[in-house]
Amino acid sequence: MTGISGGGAPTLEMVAAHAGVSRATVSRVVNGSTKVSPDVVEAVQRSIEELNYVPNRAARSLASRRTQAIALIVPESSARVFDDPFFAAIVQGVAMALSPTEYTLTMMLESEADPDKTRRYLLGGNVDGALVVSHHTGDHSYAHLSRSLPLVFGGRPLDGESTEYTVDVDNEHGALLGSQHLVARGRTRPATIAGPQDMPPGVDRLRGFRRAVTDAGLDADLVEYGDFTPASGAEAMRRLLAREPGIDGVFVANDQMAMGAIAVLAESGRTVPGDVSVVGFDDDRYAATARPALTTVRQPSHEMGAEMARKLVRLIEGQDIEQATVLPTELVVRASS
Amino acid sequence: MTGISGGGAPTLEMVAAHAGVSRATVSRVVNGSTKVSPDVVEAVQRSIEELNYVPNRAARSLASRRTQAIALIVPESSARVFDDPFFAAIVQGVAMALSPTEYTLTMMLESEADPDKTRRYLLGGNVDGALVVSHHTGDHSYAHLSRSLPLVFGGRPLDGESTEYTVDVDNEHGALLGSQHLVARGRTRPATIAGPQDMPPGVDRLRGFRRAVTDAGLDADLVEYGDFTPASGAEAMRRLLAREPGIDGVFVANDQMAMGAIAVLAESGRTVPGDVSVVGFDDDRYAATARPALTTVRQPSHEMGAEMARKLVRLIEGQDIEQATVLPTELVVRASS
DNA sequence: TTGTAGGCGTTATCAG
DNA sequence: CTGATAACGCCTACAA
Repeated sequence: MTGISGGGAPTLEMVAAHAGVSRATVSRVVNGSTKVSPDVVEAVQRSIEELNYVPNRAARSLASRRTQAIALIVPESSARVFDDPFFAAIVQGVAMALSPTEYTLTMMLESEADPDKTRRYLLGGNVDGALVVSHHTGDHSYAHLSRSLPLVFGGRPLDGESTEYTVDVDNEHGALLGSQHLVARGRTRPATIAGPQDMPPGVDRLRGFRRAVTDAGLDADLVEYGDFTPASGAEAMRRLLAREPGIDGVFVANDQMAMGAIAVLAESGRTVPGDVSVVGFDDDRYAATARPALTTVRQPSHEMGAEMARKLVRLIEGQDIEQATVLPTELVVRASS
Repeated sequence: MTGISGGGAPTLEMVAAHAGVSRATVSRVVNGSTKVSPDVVEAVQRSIEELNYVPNRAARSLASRRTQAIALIVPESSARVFDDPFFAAIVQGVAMALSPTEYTLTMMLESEADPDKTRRYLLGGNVDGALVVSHHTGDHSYAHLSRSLPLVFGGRPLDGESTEYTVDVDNEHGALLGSQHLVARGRTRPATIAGPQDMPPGVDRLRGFRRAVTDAGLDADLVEYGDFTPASGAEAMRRLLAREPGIDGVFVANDQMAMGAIAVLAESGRTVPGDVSVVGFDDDRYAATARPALTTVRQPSHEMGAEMARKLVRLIEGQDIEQATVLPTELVVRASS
């Protein structure tokens, strides 16, 4: 009980009364305007403290036409988005980058039932901008929205050029590094387990492999596909072995599939890296303790999320930013190669 | 251009004008009031369609004093929250359960820099309720907030009783099942790699192990601790082996540590399950394709998130709900035991 | 069933 | 530097 009212949360008006100034002044103090005399600032702050005042966001955004919120749009279709350590890392990166700012993170799973819901939400002035994680799907169907709303995409679009703001990982170069490493290890019959070809990372990593192998004067014909799950990696490895038992190296488009592949290799009586060298991609949390420890290409997933967030914030605040930023990858050599 | 105004998003007022009714009526239609004549409803809906009207959330919540938003509070301290497949699954469960509702999900990482930020946010009327994932930390320090805000906790508090609403997994019983399975397999020198004892799941799973083993008339002295990461599992296994080379079974408090443990077992020349049976906990996505495939206790992480969300929504809407719900676990027998 | 009018808590525009 | 005074877009008695 403050004596003024017993009700709910204290309002700016109550603070004004308490401090003996106008609402406008309190607002100025709250928003850090410099044009307020020091003593008034202090008095107001004391009142705020005393009343435990917290500005009401709804009122604020109604009046200011800004929400201080950004949305993270994720394709629900792949219901396993969160199973994917890569995606999880992105979310974390975004959240951490936003943590010290005034922006709030709203997660939006695309509703398959009502696919338009997301669009309406974005257009309804609920957020100041949005992050679209299209890394896996390459789906830039939200692109047209960027005329009405600041948007930053994770991953390049599936079909070539775009004028959108994007943050991506250098998948092709990473794959190149990983595959060259196989060659450097003296492998002459390298194969690859590629990702889905309707996802940019799947396409780019396969391209990197092909380039490395053909550049070395070897055949790049041993290609099988998986869907980034351990099980699919195992199956792809079986198909590969059936096609060419003499395989002596395999570049796998992600660590999860690599784990599956290694299991099959062992099952077949082959040793890793004795008979076959294996290189993965991601450097997920299992890679280092796998048996054998997995040689892999590390991608900065966490950093990707953080960079997307930073970029969006700058975009919202009218600063100029480069259109596409590509984050580097790095080869991590361990025991499997 | 509608002819009315060239500006930004259409407002309720514009719809009213377009449809030739009052704002109040449009509001009623938008909010699904039954007391509007069918033809008017239709006319208004047509106008909404035509103008592409989307209600402004800020205005709505300012007027209605509800935000249609709920927060998911996660402890940033464990910066690796998202690395944890269990946690990731929870987030997904929450998001999916909320997807068909009108509620929006706001993710809040607790800021270590400004720990009070979260509290202020919650109290600032920014959300209608909050979910607190304390599964790992057992931290119910937000409990006192439940007087001012509907709150649902994931995981029981570390210290015994609480009057909060919680959703938890039956960790102890799951551990009991997993450990009994070891005994049923004829193992007489079972050990366990437990989780941190400042986390309820760590405590509960260890208790389950102890109960199973002592009930079978065996010694429950072989206990080492890890922090749920693969690396810590490996280390704990080494310590265990150093203490008692004759170990023939090990119940590990989660799959990630189990993977680490299996690697060490193999390294030491032991076969799994020939020499040592291994049982994990979680049934994460690597379990099935691990080598050997991991016998483990499946916990419904995804369902836990979904249940938390459903519970909170019911709480917010004034329906009555049971205080604590405990989700069952299930033993999944595979090759490692 | 429909319309009128006031208010939700802030910000922003102007004077002073 | 400070204070009135409109908006901001919607909801909700209350009246008709």
